[in-house]
Amino acid sequence: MGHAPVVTDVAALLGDPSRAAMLDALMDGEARPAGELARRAGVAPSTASEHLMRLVEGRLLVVEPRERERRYRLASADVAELLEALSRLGSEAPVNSLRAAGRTEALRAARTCYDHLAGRFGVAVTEALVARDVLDIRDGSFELTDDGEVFLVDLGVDVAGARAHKRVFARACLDWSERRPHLAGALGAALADAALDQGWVRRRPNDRALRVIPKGAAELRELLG
Amino acid sequence: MGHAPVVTDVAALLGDPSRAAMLDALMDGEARPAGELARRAGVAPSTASEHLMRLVEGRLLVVEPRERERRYRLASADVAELLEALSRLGSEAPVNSLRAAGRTEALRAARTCYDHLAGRFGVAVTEALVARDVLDIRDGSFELTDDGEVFLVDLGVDVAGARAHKRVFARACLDWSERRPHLAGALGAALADAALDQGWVRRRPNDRALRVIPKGAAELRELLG
DNA sequence: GAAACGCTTCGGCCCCCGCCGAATGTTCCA
DNA sequence: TGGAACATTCGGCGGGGGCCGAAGCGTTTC
Repeated sequence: MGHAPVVTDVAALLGDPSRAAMLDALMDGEARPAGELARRAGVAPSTASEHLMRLVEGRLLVVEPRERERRYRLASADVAELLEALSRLGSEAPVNSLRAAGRTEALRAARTCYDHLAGRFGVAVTEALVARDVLDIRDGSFELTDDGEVFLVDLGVDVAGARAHKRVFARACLDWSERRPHLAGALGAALADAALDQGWVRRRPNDRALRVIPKGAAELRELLG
Repeated sequence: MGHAPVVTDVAALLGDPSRAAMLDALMDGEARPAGELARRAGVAPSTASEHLMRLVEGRLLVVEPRERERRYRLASADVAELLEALSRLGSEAPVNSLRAAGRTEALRAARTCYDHLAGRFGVAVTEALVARDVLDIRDGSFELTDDGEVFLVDLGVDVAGARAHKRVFARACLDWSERRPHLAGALGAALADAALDQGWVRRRPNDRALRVIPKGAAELRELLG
């Protein structure tokens, strides 16, 4: 009757700080070698190797053997969503250190959630698109209108490419810091690509946080009315 | 760095079987006394009490003091949703019983994984096919090239028959012992059939393990270059 | 009151598992 | 053909935490 055993397997994997740090480092959807993940988690390479093995066996990560190294990445967008869901539930936790607070604030402002935009920026863009009738919100999901498709293509979003993907086209992802939905799915990823291409935002190195470029943001605000 | 610490706190709570069983018993939204939850989880009342305290501190449960007892219930629907999300991700994993597979050398060497080749042999064949450009690896999935189709047909693989199936044609299956992908799906099954037909490997009775026939392996190695 | 019930706290046991360093493979580069 | 870079396996250590039984405290019932 219960699905408890299935839950524990996955949750136990996520319950270790080192493993969670590795997963967090992979939340941008990139593939990273084991050594870098060990460094980020602050453990010895041998320790990281064991953790990565378990994460792969638990189907949370996939491994891509390279020439001399092995690169790990999140197994799917589902994993990223799960981590977001966990963050949402745990985000009431207090922040003690000032440095950590700064990082948190940067993440709250703008970040990538796996491969799409999140944080205040991501939610704002999504809501602007809804207000402009580019997106229809339909019981927890998004739908792209005909006019909206034209609009997004003008914005430089590869809508056709997004449609070609097998994954869900446009879905809602509940933002853990804003507690409001932002655009996810293939279209969300395409929008994020456009945002980076057009220079509205830039990636910060070694971080999921995004830097919002003032000029780009102003231009975007203009376009979105 | 991201929100990893927040994730671990919640996930660690869910990662324990006893706690998960208690949460599972509360998934209907009802409030239940500690004693009943202890019984359901199969632990002593004292043990359950500690778990329940931690779950309340972690804001996953709320407690309602009654006259003589204390009733616990899920703190919110978010908790239930999170448990559902975890189950969904956990149940995606193929039944592929890691534990029951044992650690016998025979299984590591060569075996069937459902209906396709796995173990060192399965991975080696797959990687040889990739190296020979028979298969293209495309973000965790395989694609059969035009030249590759000719090659496999020459090898005795019923590619047309595999295409006729409704199931996924060529997919990657992560090898539990090698931790590298091997070919699965309809094409993987057809390849395994060919391997048995041509005598490269033979089934062991009452076992998933395969015996690699030296002559067959040599012949195969010749063909694969 | 005293006994029964429900839950929690405390002390102690033990196993799991996260951690490291050293050794081993594998691949690439002089 | 060595050596360097990268990753993994192995052996062993140590701490955290899950577990129980006994004891403590509040409430209900006789």
